[in-house]
Order: sequence, then C-alpha cells, then structure tokens
Amino acid sequence: MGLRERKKEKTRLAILDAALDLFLEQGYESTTIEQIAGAVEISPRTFFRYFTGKDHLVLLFHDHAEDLMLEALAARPPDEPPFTCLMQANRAVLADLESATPEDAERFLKLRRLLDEHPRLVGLSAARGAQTERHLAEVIAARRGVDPDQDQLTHLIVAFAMSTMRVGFECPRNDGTMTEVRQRMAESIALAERSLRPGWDL
Amino acid sequence: MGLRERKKEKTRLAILDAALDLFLEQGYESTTIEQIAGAVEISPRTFFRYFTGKDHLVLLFHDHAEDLMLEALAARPPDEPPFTCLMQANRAVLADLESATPEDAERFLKLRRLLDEHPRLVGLSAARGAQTERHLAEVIAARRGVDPDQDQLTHLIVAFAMSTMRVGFECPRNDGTMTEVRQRMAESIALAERSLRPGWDL
DNA sequence: TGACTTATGGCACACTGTGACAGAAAGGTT
DNA sequence: AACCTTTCTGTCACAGTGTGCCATAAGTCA
Repeated sequence: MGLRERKKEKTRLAILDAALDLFLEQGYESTTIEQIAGAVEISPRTFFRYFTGKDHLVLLFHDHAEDLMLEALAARPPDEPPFTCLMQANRAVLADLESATPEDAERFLKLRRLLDEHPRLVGLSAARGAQTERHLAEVIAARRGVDPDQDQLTHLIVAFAMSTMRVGFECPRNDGTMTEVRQRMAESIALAERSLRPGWDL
Repeated sequence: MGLRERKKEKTRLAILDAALDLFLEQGYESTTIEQIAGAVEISPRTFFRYFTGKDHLVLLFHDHAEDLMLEALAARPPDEPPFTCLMQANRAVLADLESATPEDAERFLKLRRLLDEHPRLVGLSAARGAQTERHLAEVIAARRGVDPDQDQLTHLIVAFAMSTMRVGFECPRNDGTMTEVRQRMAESIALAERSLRPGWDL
C-alpha cells in the first residue's frame, strides 16, 4: 500500500474520530462540517471527498454490517432455511465486532451512545436499514426461488431478521460495554428464534 | 369553522396536491420548494409555515396512521395480548383508509406510487416508522407492565408488528388500486399471525 | 530530474431551513 | 361603520449543506 493510500486512510479515521467526539460533546445537529474539517485541518470541501455528508459518518458501521451480512449469506448452504441464514448473518456481524481492534470497538461504542442520545439518528439508522433490507430481500428471494417483487413472505422474513438485529443493538439502554452489547444481541436472537413457528419461513 | 381555518385547510391541501403531482412528474429530489410554492402562488417562506419541509409532505400519512394506531390501541381491552392489539391497530389504519374520501384515497395511491419509484423515500418512511415504533413501545410496555428501556420482548413485538404493516404497504408492487392494497395488507397480517408461536408475546 | 496521476483548496452556486420585521387579512367590539 | 386585536403572509437576511469547476500542490513512477 502506497503512501497516498495510507495517508488517505489516516485522514479518513481522523475525520471520523474528530466527528464522533464533537457529536458527543455538543450534539449532532449543532456540529457543523466546518467544525469537523477545522478539527482535522482540512477544508470543508475536502470533507465531502471523504464522506457524502454528516449522515455518512453515522452510517459507516451500517455499510460495513451490510457487507458482512451479504458475505455471510453467500457462504451459507443453499438449502438452509432463510431465517436461519439471516440469523447466522447477524451472528457474523456480532463476531466481526468482537474481533475488532480496540480503536474500532471504541468507535462502535461511541456510535451507540450517539444513537441513544439522538432519536433522529435512530431514524437515520432505520432509513439505512431499509436499504439493507432491499438488498437482503434480493438474495433471499433468489434462494427461495421467488420473485422479490411478488413474494411477501420473503420481505417478512427479512424484515423480522432486521428487526431482531435492531432490537439487539438499539433497544435496551445498556452500560456501554462490548460484552453488554454481545449479551443483548444474543438475547434478541434467542428471543426471535423462540418466537417463530418452526418452518414458518419455508 | 371560520373563514380563516377553511382557507388554511384549502391552502394546505393545495400545496400537498401540487407537490405530489410535481414529485410524480419530475421526481422528488429535482422538485424544489420554490416550484411547489410557485404552483400554489405562495412564497417559499409560507410553505414552511404549513410544512416542516419536503419530507413532511411524504410523511403526512404516517402522522395520521400513528395517531390512528395509538387511538386504536387505547381502545383495546387491557388483557388482550400485545401483538393481537397491534394487529387490530393495523387493521384500524386499513379501515380508515377504506372509509377515506376519494380525494384522500387518490392522495394515498399517489404516495404509494412515489414510494415505489423513489427508494430514498422508503428510507424516509422507515425513519418515521422508527419514531412510531418508540411511541408504540411505550404503550405496549405499559400494557405489559414492564420498563420500555429494559424489556427487549416489548420492542421485538412492536418491531414485528410494524414490519408486518410495512411489508403489506410497501412490498409487492401492485397495480395501484385501493382494493389491491387492502388485499396485500390483509395477506401480510395473515402471514404474520400464522408465522408466530401462539403465546409468544406474553 | 521530469512527466504523470491524484488529492486538495478556493470559488461560485443552488437549495433547505429559520429568525425578524412590516404590512395585509380576518375576527370581534362598540 | 370604525376600531382594535389576532393571525397570516411576504420580504430580507442569514447559516448550513452539498456540488461543479479549475488551478495548484503533493505523490508516484520512468
């Protein structure tokens, strides 16, 4: 990896970290791009070359999680029931989180605190989730051999799976440690699996 | 009702109708507030006195639906299982839709077409849905006698109910008639009810 | 070194959204 | 009718977001 790319990645993380701290200090809305750019000594114009906007900073994890889920899904045996697959994909995201560097773990926990404090960001998160839902629905529809535009069950399966994930991550305000998140997420998955009728997703 | 209020309501609907048509004609993003205001001959400033922004126009139905659901929920017997209640609340929204004036029905169908054509608006819709989910979770938590900040099952119940609603409304692209929407919605509710274990929500 | 590719900063611009203020319209009173 | 009060409206000013364009600076490679 050349100097150029290393420098870019460094700037990228510097922006992200500065932004997260500013958001937590003075709130999301009241933090301007100009302030973020100022904190890492770049021009506001350059900020937009790294991120599409303030929102993007909050959704980095969602981007990553979606990638992981699609990967995990592709790796599952084709005859595995769809909801089971999706739960495995959820666990894959969780596993990735646990194997993250301390820096990334800290970023994730900061993000979680941010979501707890700013309901608007939960909305943002949900909007991004809708996008992921569409992508997952494509894959699950293909697995089930149905047309994603016609089959409601496919969408219901994906929506339930995403709900499970969201509830595990967002819902009960926790003390903000990684193990706590792990527990909550596992609890949510167990709850969902126990709530559904066997074979409902076939 | 005085002249003043009648006039306001007229302007309100004029803005809404003009906006929906413009959105469908030239797309959501490429329609500016200035154009909408121009179409109904008001100043852009006045637009913001009727609606908080372009988004608000798309979310009027969601506002209404949330009100209906909260009302319906309050009217259900206190010992009814939570998910059953929520499904009844969903049906209440559907019933309201069916008893709507032809004008309102047309607005709703235009909105649906809009959502089909603009994925970003689906995200918007999901963000608004997250807000409704929080409100519903408060009510359901109270019903179940638990702390909404601690109980995951409450959030899962609400999330599943909202998923059911969303899938019924958004998912399979239909031909755009009111009876079609009714069928899809009923199908989605039936699907959800059949998928869950009896007593899972207690 | 010199020629190249790419990143950056500055500028102009369109759009959204809000506060402040002055004038117009509606409502009520005598 | 004339009057005052309340509410709505338009104009102006302003901060913030986000994008296209172009010159310049920094990195890459021969």
